[in-house]
Amino acid sequence: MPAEKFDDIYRDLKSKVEDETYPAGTMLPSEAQLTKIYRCSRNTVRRALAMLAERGYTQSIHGKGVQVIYEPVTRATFTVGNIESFAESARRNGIPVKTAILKFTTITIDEKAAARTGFPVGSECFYIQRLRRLDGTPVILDINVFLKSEMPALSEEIAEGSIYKYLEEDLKMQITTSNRQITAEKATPADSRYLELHDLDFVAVVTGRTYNSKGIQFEWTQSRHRPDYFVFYDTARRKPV
Amino acid sequence: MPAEKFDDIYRDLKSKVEDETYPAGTMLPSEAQLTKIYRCSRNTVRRALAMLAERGYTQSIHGKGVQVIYEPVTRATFTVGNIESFAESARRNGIPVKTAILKFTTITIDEKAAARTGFPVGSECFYIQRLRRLDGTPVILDINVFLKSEMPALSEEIAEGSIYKYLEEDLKMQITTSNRQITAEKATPADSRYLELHDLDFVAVVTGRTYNSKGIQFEWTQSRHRPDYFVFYDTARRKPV
DNA sequence: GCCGATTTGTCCGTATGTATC
DNA sequence: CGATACATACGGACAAATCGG
Repeated sequence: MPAEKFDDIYRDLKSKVEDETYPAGTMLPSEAQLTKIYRCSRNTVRRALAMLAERGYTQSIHGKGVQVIYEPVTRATFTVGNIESFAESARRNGIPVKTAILKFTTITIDEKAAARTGFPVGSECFYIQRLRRLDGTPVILDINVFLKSEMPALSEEIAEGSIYKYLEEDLKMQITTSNRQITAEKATPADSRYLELHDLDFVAVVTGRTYNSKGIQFEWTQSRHRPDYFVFYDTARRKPV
Repeated sequence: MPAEKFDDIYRDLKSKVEDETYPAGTMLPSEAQLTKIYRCSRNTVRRALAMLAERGYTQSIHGKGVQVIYEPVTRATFTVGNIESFAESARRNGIPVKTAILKFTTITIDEKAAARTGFPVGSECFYIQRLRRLDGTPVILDINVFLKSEMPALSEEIAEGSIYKYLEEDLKMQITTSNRQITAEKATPADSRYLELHDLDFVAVVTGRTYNSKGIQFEWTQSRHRPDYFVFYDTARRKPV
């Protein structure tokens, strides 16, 4: 990866917003100034600014400038936002993580499963259930269905760590898009037992399909979260419907 | 609105994906072909394609083409995805909607409220609680705090309909960015009573701040949803961290 | 209220790199 | 290897919004 210019600029500006070099409420330097700072064309600056705005860090105001609207997050919780695996997110937060495998089998997709997961009928898949613990506390019950043809050698040992890391680093698979749904659901007996819900009887559920750079949907996943450890962040912009 | 080119192209492609003129799994015409179809530059086509990908309709595959990955949604639920007011969303789904005002007062922001809502200490605000019914069923308990200086004439009559419609059409305010958090929480007594939760005892909560085109945060809002009527859709892309 | 400077928004044409087939 | 397709980057032109004088 050669490190693209727009991405460097984006990351630099993002860090300067996060560490409050550019505090919330203030204006970033103008596009013209930024082209001088980063020695690049205005289009490249604009691309970095578009990414900041997309992710809720800034807001461009026509004729005025680019305003910082980012507010640092205070809650000490496990956040879901980008496509980020559990292991990655935990490491980023500096929290020790442990994964227990509850089930590891192969299945063949029937019609009902096809409608649910998006895999074609007859596909051979791995079916994996895992319990993720954060600093000892069980927080997510993970159900993954992976398309076997994309990763024939997946094993329990790999599943104990980060499957995403295996796919990207060892198989050189490039993970790109993910469509997800978030719902709140009544806890199942399995939820209660594994997540140690006690008096709580509901979970936050993230269900999604993931695609790789070949355009193949290789994963269907459902993560059932302990509600007291779940926050999902989102930024929306109104104009382009 | 002059109808920008990239937006026209985006909407046209989006509708052709939704009505399966370009079915899921197939490739869109190449960028070069699209420049001929829409008689515009490649940059403009690429901007429309970037919007499609951002919203989960397509995925670009380097050296191959742009693949359609959109799957039409079948579930008949109330969806949250863009900045869309309750009234707008309901109308879009063709469902009759009724709003009851539970509380309508003005408050002055103290330190505690400032930390929570993001408004400066001392701001004069409207505090509104509303119960939204979909086809007779209570589905959302809405709490809004609006900055009074941005909408001095807001009234109960307006709040019974769509406040967003009032802000945009009458006050010509342009609503742009919104940062939101989604959590699942134990139901409060008020939740249970108003949302008629019966045996359910939890709600899906969407909390957020909304900004207008002047860069002013004019709203803090919390929507407490009946879980059986709540789905949140999201698309994430991995590459740009 | 108007004018001019500044700033963001839209669009174009072109060049070069890189992945796929 | 060549043709095709997407990715990055540059520079320029004009429009539209904001703000100060």
